[in-house]
Amino acid sequence: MKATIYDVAREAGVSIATVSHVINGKGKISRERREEVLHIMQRLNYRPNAIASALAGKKTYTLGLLVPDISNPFFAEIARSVEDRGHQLGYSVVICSTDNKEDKVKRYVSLLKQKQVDGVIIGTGISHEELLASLQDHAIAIALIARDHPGFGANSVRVHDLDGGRLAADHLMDMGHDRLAVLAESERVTSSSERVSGFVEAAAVRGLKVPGDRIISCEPTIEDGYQQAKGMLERPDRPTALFCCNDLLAIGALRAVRELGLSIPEDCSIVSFDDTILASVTDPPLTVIAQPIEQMGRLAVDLVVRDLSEQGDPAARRIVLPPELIVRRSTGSAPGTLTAPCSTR
Amino acid sequence: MKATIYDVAREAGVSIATVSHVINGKGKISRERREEVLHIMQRLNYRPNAIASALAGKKTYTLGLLVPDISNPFFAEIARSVEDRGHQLGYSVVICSTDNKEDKVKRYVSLLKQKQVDGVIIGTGISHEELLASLQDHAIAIALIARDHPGFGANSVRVHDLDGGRLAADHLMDMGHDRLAVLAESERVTSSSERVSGFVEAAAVRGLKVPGDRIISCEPTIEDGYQQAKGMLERPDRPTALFCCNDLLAIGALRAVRELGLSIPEDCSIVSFDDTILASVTDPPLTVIAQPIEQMGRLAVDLVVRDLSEQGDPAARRIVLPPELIVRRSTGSAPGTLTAPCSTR
DNA sequence: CTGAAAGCGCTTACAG
DNA sequence: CTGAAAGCGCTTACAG
Repeated sequence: MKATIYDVAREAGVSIATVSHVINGKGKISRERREEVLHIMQRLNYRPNAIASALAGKKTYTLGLLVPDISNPFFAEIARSVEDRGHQLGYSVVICSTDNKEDKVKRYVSLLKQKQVDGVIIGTGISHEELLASLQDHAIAIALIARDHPGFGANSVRVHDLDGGRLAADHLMDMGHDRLAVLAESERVTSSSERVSGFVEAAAVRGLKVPGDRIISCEPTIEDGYQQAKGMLERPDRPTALFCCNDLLAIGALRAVRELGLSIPEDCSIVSFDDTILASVTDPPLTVIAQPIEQMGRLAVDLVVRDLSEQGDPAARRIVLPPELIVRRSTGSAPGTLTAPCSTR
Repeated sequence: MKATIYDVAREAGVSIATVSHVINGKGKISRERREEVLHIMQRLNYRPNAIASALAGKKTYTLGLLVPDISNPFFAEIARSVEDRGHQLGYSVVICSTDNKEDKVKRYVSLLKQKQVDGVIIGTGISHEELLASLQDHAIAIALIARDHPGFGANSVRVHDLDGGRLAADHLMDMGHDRLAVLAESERVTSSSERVSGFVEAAAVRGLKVPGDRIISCEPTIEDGYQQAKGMLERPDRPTALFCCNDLLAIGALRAVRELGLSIPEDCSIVSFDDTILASVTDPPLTVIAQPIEQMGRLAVDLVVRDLSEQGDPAARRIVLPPELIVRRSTGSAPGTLTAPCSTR
């Protein structure tokens, strides 16, 4: 049978309060007593029951991670960094794939409350602020990751999407492209619409216009990226460069370009966004605006844990990280341009 | 403040035992009382505290998922199916990425015990049976996934690796290949060595020998797949077909073939194993021996939950699922062969 | 420095 | 059909 605090107390000839104190390093315990107790704990292979200690007033040391889909490489990579940082700090993480469905989000949130998680990291769309607020009411710390909810006082960590869009446009224009098109996600996804804005704005700065009908909303899947890219490329006056708001769309686009018998980047350049493992595995590997995924996961955990340690609710922090352009082989000079090919890294 | 069972009992004018009974559908409660209580619970927005009920003797409804790395697409996909099935059945899942490191495995196992998870699904290498046994001692149900530990009485779900290797070899030989080579994982990974055995055996059946020096052990990374494939292809009398024991290795091999200026499948065919999203995203997409990932995750959860519901420990079940050959475009007739190209699906 | 006691929010025999 | 009471394994004032 598993040893309890009573067993340890009895063997050591002390009260359970004393054992508890040595476990938690609280109160003053004489050195000999402490060593004695520690020794017994070891002998009995005693591990405090986390359930009991949570009920008695300590934390559960569990975090929820809400994402659309853990099997999507972007979120899988986020999960890994959240898990690692959490584990370092003593927290376990429970995965919750919501498919961005309102009802799944609700079910998971309700479950996380019942399980009394200490905090939740949210990478999925949450349309109703009430949900977020209900978490906070339960004294559950939250941090949004790769999302933001402007106007709502919550921690968040994201990349500077606007700058990301700008980087993409500048890179393409530097290589002589002037017929640009964009594969975006739904306009409701703010990160995506920011990327598009940055892209359009940077183009405008150089006197280039990206017509509204060259900015397409897609489902964030390879299949829809393929379909929409195909439609786009079959138009007369087809674009020479495509900016795709995530790796899945870019892969779809890659396929479409190929299927039309065009080559990349000679006939059409593609810039992607995210830089998951997928981006480096395609042929050609994708030039991409990279999100600092590892860092984002780590910081999101840190924000949550900070809220847990400080008393009162500290003001929410919003962290915005710079995106990085990584040039691989899916972009090159515009057809008919003399620009030297960009060096790869 | 969050409502407790006491609040509900007071409002309803009954004892907490009665409230507990209606929550759990136990005992006989008159219909009116039940409805009254249910109504109050709703009005107070009452949700039972899962921590308390776990401590009082119920389950924690939490499962641990031990994998080498959640950001590896194979395990991310496994995680998704485990999560979905778990959620359906009322369980949450905690992720544990071990990097196959003995000490990380130990830490996580110890943590899962402290948190009193009901079961754990193990997709990571466990060298010491004691660890497994210690889990079972704590009345924690276990199921191995995509692994097996022959001789140890544990549930397991895996694909028929031997048959998978055979399928790969037959497919290649059907297309006229006779200079075969293999990129394997470490020999300690039984799933990989089974795949190799099946491959070698099927070749032998048709009088073909796969020399030992054409079976290379690799780290399961793209990089090492690349390195080893390159070495292999630079040998005189280079193979016309490569069997890679997972998608990562196959991607590395793809890269190596390309870099040597050879084309796929004209100069060299590649058969991969697993069929994660990566396999369909490369160019050309990979012909692969697919594991039924979704099914494996689901069944692993079912095995664990079955152990939890039955009393006594039911005999361990070992489920072996058939692999499936999915022909894509990384395989074709051997150079100089007249065999018609295989139809794709 | 140490311990007795109350309490966390439930479940489950048991008695009536 | 319903309730009083004990107990799950801890933590934390509080008293000494």
